[in-house]
Amino acid sequence: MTDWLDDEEMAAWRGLVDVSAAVMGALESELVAHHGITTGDYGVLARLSEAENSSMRMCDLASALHLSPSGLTRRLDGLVRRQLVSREPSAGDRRVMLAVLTDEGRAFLERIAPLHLDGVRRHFISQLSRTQLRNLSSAFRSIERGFVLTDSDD
Amino acid sequence: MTDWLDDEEMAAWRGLVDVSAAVMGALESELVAHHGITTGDYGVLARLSEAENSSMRMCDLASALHLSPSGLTRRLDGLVRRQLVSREPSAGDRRVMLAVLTDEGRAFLERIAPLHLDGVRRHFISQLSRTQLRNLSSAFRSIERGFVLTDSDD
DNA sequence: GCAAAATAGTTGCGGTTGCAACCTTCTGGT
DNA sequence: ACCAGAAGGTTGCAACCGCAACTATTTTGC
Repeated sequence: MTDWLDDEEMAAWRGLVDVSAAVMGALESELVAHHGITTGDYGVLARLSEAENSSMRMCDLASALHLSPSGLTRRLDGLVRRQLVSREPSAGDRRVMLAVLTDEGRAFLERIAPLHLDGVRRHFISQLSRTQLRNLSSAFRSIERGFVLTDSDD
Repeated sequence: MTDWLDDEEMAAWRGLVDVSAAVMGALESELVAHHGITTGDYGVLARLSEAENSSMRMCDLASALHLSPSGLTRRLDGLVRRQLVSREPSAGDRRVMLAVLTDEGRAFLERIAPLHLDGVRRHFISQLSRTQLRNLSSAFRSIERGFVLTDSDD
């Protein structure tokens, strides 16, 4: 029978939960207060800006953002209404809809990205030494590796 | 002018976002599928079980769970309806409402805790060496320290 | 070739969350 | 003692999210 987590295990687990909530919450507040955009919307713009032709298929974008298909559809509705993103049918596959970053969207992103990056540095990166940063990445990679090998769980 | 994150910084940042989403999502799915309870409800029961007299003030519980006051009120409504938790006025301060774990609540928690702990081990802890676990805790502590020192941001 | 299954996306619906407004109770300054 | 302000909790409201159901297109099996 599985027993309780020991102190080190508990500290790491609670740390993950608390730190991710605190950092993401702080970034959300700052982004909303200063530029009236949520981190969810920011994430869409940022991902599209990194993609080939500033466009991605809806399903790929959804999984990159940890969002359900319906969630992304509604989120994109808002961004399209604000003319930051446009929808375009794909040439090769008529099922797919491409989300495309508009010129206004790119301009907007480039205007607000510095604030967001500053927040990531201030709340997260600048609190860590280079060694800690590398250790953190290594630990995260180990965990992600565990997921791709055992994604047939229920 | 703040410029982009370098590769190591980006890996650590994306790692935090992706790992916390993946681990918490997996635990949520397993808990709902096997026992019909969300991680939010589980968190309430777990926190109460660790507290003095199995009870906590609403506001303390809310901040421990990263939840707004109204969010906790509604969440508690469901748990009270299922008789896993009860509300009791505090003796000393008549503004305060205490959330108290009932006997049924404790029994239920003790029945489902092994599954949840197993999930935490399987998806998170067992993927890491003891050294990685300690490094992770140390990094998280550094980040939390940065928050308590600068919580007067906007 | 064509029917069955898989894939992409949208919509209806219910549940969850946070913010603002509100009421009650406590605390502190005078 | 009293009044202003802070603190604890709940409710109305709107936004968000995921699941299930549905349509449309593509791929697969025979």
